[in-house]
Amino acid sequence: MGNRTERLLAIKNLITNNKISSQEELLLLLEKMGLHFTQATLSRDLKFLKVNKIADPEKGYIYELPDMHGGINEVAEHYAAQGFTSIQFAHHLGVIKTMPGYAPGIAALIDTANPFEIVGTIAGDDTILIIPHNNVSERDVLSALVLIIPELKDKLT
Amino acid sequence: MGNRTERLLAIKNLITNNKISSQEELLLLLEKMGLHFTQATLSRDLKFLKVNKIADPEKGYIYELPDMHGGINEVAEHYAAQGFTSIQFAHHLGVIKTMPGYAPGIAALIDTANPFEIVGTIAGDDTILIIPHNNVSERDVLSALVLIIPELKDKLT
DNA sequence: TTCCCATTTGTATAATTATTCATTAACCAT
DNA sequence: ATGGTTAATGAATAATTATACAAATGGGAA
Repeated sequence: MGNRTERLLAIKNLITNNKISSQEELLLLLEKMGLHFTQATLSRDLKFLKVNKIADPEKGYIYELPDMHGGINEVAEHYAAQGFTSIQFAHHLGVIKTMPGYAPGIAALIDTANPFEIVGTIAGDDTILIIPHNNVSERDVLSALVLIIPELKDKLT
Repeated sequence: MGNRTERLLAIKNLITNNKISSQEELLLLLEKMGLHFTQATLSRDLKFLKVNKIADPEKGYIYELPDMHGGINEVAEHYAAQGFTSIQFAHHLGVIKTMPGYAPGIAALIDTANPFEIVGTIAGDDTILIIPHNNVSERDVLSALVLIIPELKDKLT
């Protein structure tokens, strides 16, 4: 259902952009966005998205998406952004063009992040085929890519 | 107290080497090792160590230490192991010798891992000063380093 | 059109974890 | 030796999360 996909995306965005310390708090934020469902459903969604609950000095605990930490990954992300040339969609599939030799590395980065929007990727030398999940729009895929490689934001406008 | 440090190290090692899905399960494993304390204390320890609880297809949920994922970090860890030459202790401080130019990168890797055994590091070009936490032995520091850079295990024997 | 199956979701509650409050112990200064 | 402070821990329970069970919905096949 489109509803579920919409909900999952909203959850990812809220967790990315806010420090949230409980499912109750997250439910309230989602309701403000017009999304209504129960704590049980949210618990299943967080499990599906493999969200972490981690200690935070400011709020006690906060939720985090997998691989949100900077550090070493920032190097890989920069490399990916450098090699990325363009993305287009055909028949709902995404086709990323890269500079020669960059495709495998960028595909590996996407695979490591394991976003629910993307079922899988196939990489050549300078091309990556992106296979979106059911009910996931082109815009959703682009959002997911920006979460993985923030520097792409400028290139996808 | 020595007890607390011992307990924290045991917790880290158990989580690193086992798939553990609840604090009750972890408590039982610790009791088998001769360490006895309550769930309340364990909860505080997991918070202190910033342990994640993450979804796992096999066990429902498992605990994970920060930065346990492979992927990109394995490259950095290999780089670090390659450049590491030796470690010695003086006045409880650890002094790591590296190949020229490697020290800053290795120190950054240690800092990113943020192990509770180590208060901080100071890196030159081919030397890293390791400042251990109170009540942390030289052996504890070596254990922490092996958790961060597993390939060091052979070099520290 | 009907039936079957799979998936999703809610309700209720079981399971699990986090924290308040109190106690104890260690350390340091006097 | 004593008193004060800080930290650690346990008991109890509050808070939070996960799931069993049932119901509803949608899709596909006959």
